[in-house]
Amino acid sequence: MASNAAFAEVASLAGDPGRAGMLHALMDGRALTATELAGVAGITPQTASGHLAQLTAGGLVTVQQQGRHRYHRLASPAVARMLESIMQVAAGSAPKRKAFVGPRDLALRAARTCYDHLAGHLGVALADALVANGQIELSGDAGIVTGKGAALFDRLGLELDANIHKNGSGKRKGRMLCRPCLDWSERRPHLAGQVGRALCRHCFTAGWIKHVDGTRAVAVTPKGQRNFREIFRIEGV
Amino acid sequence: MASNAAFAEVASLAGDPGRAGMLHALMDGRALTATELAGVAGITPQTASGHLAQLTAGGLVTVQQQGRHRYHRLASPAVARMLESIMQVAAGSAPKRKAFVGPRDLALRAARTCYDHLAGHLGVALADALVANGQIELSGDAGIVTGKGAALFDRLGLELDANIHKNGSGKRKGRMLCRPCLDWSERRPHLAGQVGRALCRHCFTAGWIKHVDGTRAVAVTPKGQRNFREIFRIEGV
DNA sequence: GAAATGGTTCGGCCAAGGCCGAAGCCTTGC
DNA sequence: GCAAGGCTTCGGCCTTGGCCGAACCATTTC
Repeated sequence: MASNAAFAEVASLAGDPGRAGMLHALMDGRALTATELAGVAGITPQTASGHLAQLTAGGLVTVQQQGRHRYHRLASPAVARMLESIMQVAAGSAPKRKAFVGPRDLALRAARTCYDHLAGHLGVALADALVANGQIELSGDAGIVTGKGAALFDRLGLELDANIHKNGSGKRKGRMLCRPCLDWSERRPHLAGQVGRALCRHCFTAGWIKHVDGTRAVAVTPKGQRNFREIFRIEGV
Repeated sequence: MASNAAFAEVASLAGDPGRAGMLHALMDGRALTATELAGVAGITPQTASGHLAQLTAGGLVTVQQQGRHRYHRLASPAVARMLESIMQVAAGSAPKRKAFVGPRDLALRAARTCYDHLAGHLGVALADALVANGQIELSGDAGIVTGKGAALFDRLGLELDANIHKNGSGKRKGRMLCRPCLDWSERRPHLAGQVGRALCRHCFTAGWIKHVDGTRAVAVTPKGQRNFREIFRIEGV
């Protein structure tokens, strides 16, 4: 089979601890330099450089030169979804040693970005709240935004494209759909897809949440607390 | 990060050519013996045995003893989705050498099973037809079955569960949703999720398609040709 | 019970590849 | 121009892990 070699190549690229750490760090969608990535992966810059060269050659990562820095980011949403799905399988297969979860892990479990949307306890709570308030409906396969939900998103000023792909001949207005994404820490779905992305962006721009240090973890601001409670009826996130 | 090691382990399990070949073969959802898998992966049985032990230990594969045979299958739909997503990235990153595609590749591109649903040219044509006939609507994130579609599936006798997860307190009738899955050979979406699964099953039980030899490739029977034309208005698959 | 067949375990060989120190390249800043 | 900092390339070390031959175990069949 022709595609088999490429498959193994991609998978093995993600299968090295050093590279896995770097990909993990890139999962929040931001662009990082080789040295930063070396730091999070616990390897020297020259080793990281080699790995990054492989990742870019394999099409998982793209680089962008800027001055004397080279910024690396995930090459596409497809790569992010792939990493997501691997994390899901990994989470399912390793329920071992809950022995010690460090503070960083705790922060990540509370709230984090997952490429372009929110995950962790906050992400799941948000999805739950939208379902409970009748603003979205979720099944295991997909989700749909209800009229109430569309109104809410409109009120918040989210830019959502309700267009649906039509076979040939142009587009047509249709229902807004969203993608559920099983959370590896909570084992419950959170919101991904265009709705998840738009919502996440809005939370940042509105100042409801902000990144912790330079990690994927996010913290809810007092303003966010208030708005999550008033708008979504979420308590104590 | 605690989960990082598990991530790398899972990814590297899929990253070996031998194991990748076996996983690839298991993608149609059937259970195969170690020797059969050794054959498709081009390795000796004892090597395959070792690999399979790793795969089961890693939670990607489950075994089922039956007489002197041990049947191996993918451990969960999550694993299948993971493999799917890796294939997608691999297909995107390796547009090299379209040089020579063997006859087996051609058959796979025409029609194949993808864990529990249909893919390849047939799968995409089916999805296109359903969209064109107004029976489903697809966006990049998700899909929805229209009233017309529900009527069709009902007429075909598909067992579909229209229940939607509600937050707490029981379930509620809702819209039937489905998951689009980007086809790695066609680069266009086909139908996955519960709708894709039910449709695929029906095609087999109704005798519209059948497996070629012992591969993932499927062939359309004359009866299938007729029904695809009459019911879905698909010509010449 | 002996032969056959599917499957696994053991041991040793070997290539692939990760790792880092040292050195070199390139851009920026003084 | 010179120094500093980000990054890569090179060379050599060393572990990891895939691979197969051979022997071993288990189930079925005659």
